[in-house]
Amino acid sequence: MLKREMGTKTFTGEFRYSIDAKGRVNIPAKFRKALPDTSEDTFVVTRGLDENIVVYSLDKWRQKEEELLKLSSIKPEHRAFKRQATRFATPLKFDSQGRVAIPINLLQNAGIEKDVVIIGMIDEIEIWDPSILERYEETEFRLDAEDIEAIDNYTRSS
Amino acid sequence: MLKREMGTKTFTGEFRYSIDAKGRVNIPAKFRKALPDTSEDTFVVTRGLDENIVVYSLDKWRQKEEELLKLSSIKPEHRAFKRQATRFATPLKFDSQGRVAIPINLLQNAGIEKDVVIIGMIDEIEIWDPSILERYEETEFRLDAEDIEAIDNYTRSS
DNA sequence: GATAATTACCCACTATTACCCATAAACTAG
DNA sequence: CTAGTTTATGGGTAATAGTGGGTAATTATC
Repeated sequence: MLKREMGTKTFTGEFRYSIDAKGRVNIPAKFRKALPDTSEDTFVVTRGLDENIVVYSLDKWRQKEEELLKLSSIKPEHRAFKRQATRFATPLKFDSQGRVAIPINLLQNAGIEKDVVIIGMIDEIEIWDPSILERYEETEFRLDAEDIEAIDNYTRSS
Repeated sequence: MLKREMGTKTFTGEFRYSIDAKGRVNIPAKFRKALPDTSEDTFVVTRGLDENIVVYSLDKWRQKEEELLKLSSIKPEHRAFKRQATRFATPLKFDSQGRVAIPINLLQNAGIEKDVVIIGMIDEIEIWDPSILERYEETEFRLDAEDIEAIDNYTRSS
């Protein structure tokens, strides 16, 4: 049987799950399959800039580490940046059923209690509390025509 | 049986412990496992540049020693720097339960009494007093959008 | 050199986590 | 439609992590 499951190695789509009594959350099978072998069944979860949790593949995280290691250990603002970036990062290997146990402090920070929405963001994944996501959609996420034009220019220029 | 437990050999995440009656602090199991064999169950603790304690793997410390040896023994400021970096460095082997006894002067300098926050910083570890860390977060560490962008560019360019 | 203080080395208990097996629902292939 | 497979979810059990404390060995003090 040939793996016809080629195609997308990126994370796309939206999924809804709930956290079980032991604090485990399922990672969509689609996303697990999109993980490169070098990521060793491991995702790295951390705080997002919004009220959510961000998930990277282990590969992607290693890349980020490389960058952070270039920072000066003398400059206070560099240390602060590095600290902020690594402090909440936790590598998680998913179990044989495809679940991970997300640290409580991350769940709390994202306001997650039971249900979650998992969103594919191409090279990373976001985990949201459903009602908080809804609130963001109604306010923070609103983009006007100007915003969109600015973004369009940005992607074309670089 | 080969340890296939590869994954991340770096220090990440945040942990909270307290110092027991005998002055011992736990080192997160995750960090102990991340130690290379050549570090012989030993961490080197020393003063941080912030009001905290910094912990290196024995390997990493040896590297730092190499660098310090390159300094001139004639130039006063080189001697001062070398002295400052070495004076408080103490190698500590953790016991069978994974704890180390940190020298009192380091604890005092970091304002640590009972509770500690241990933060993984990729290639080193920081130990903080919880309330001091909090204070730093609110003041010294505050990075505005400009700072962040500057640092981000820094890591990408080099 | 005797005694006190400190440190190193064990052993024990509890909560948490890792690892395994089970089941129901959803999906795929023929 | 049906049988086999995969996915999502639940739960049992063994191993590990974190914590406390006892005692012998070492070091310091007088």
